[in-house]
Amino acid sequence: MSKCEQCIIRQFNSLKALTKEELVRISGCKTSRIIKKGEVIFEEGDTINGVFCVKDGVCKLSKLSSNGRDQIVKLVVKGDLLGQRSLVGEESANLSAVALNDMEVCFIPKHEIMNDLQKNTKFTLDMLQQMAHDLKESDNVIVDMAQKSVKNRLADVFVYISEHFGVDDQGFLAINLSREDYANIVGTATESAIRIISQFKKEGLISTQGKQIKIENLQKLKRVE
Amino acid sequence: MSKCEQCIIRQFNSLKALTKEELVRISGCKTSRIIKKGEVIFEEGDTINGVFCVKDGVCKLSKLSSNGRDQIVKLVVKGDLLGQRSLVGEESANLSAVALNDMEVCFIPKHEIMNDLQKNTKFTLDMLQQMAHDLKESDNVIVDMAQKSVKNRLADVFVYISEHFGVDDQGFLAINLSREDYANIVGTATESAIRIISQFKKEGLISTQGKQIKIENLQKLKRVE
DNA sequence: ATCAAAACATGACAAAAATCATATTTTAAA
DNA sequence: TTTAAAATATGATTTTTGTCATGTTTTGAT
Repeated sequence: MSKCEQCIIRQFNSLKALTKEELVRISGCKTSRIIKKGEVIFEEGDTINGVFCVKDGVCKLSKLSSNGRDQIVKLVVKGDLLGQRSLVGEESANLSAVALNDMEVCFIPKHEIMNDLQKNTKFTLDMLQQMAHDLKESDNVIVDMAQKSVKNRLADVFVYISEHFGVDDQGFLAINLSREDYANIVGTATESAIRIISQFKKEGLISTQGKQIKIENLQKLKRVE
Repeated sequence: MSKCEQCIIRQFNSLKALTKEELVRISGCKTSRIIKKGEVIFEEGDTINGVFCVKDGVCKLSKLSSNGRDQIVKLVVKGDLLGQRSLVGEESANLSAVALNDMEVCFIPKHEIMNDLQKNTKFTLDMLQQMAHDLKESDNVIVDMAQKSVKNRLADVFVYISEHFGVDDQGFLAINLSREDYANIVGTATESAIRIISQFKKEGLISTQGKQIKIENLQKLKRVE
């Protein structure tokens, strides 16, 4: 099994603040795992007892609303940590995590990393920084959800995905979400999302091939209201 | 000026994790301030350089959306810290803070408290815990914003306020928000908020006197969809 | 390759919410 | 206390979004 202290992924998250010795120790107790597309990593209410370090792939974090619909709150990508909140406090998971494509993750048990959280201030401060950033992002999402139209939000999602995940060799968005996933990100009915996608196609903002989406006019997409 | 080490307010926030010595030092450099209703504490984009400890009163944290409307993201109350995020990272404020009634706050300069953040792990962990909690709350707000109707969200706000701020001796909600504030919390047009308030009155869920609101049927209010 | 299930697409209609107009009431300043 | 401004209220209308129905395409298992 590969070793944490040699893993370049940790450069992208708070684990970079750990010392070599700490990494060696964690390396010894972590478990690596392949997760297939569509597989559930954990569910709302589960007790997680550790963090996942995402080595490859993407997953969605979502929560079931009282109206029976799933709301996707965040996309977690290669380099991110998953389930940090399980480290602070004893609460169970507030969100469900489901793989959007094949993933490779490492799981680090809580009891191993809690030591570092209590002794390595650099690590704790880095986590604090990360959470502060996430909190800011969340606040911005709240504002967008409350104030922007569904059409605007969906356009934003396409822009966001193209900028954060890039495109494949044919120019299609590098991750493929279902129309239902798109609807669950912007918080609308699946039919509404499909309808807006059709409209965007007619207006030349995007094109599609099957479920794949290609951005044809990024500037116009950014100006959708 | 009153002393932090004797102030009971700190029991409600992360400052409780500081030692007596740290508190004495902070007490020596903090400034106390009275803020009048409607006064701006800081604005989006401001550099804050410290945290406010709210000794009394309530303020709203809001952000101006691209459509020109203000979205209230959070209500900050007695006992809360305000502007924690300024402590981690150098970013300017993401939200504006405006007093909803007369307030009393203490301001602790960043450079004074940063020491503690780097040396007192208990304090840092407590802040981490607080942020983790805020993050969870934010995620829940996102879900509600995306999935619940305006009517449902407004009903939730009345329930939330009655449960977090209580009522005065005549039974009216203890904090008085304008109809516009209510609209800016749930993310709707002011007219829509007013219309729903009228409807709630007709249905006997609430009653009003001027801008004051009294909850008449909490159970029904909780069942609004 | 075949076939059923899932995902995508679109029309018709209903419901929710925004917008614009216009009173009325309340509040705060002169 | 008067009075103008701000906040509240409500009607009429339009726009946005959701729901239900139904057909088509795509996908994945056999």
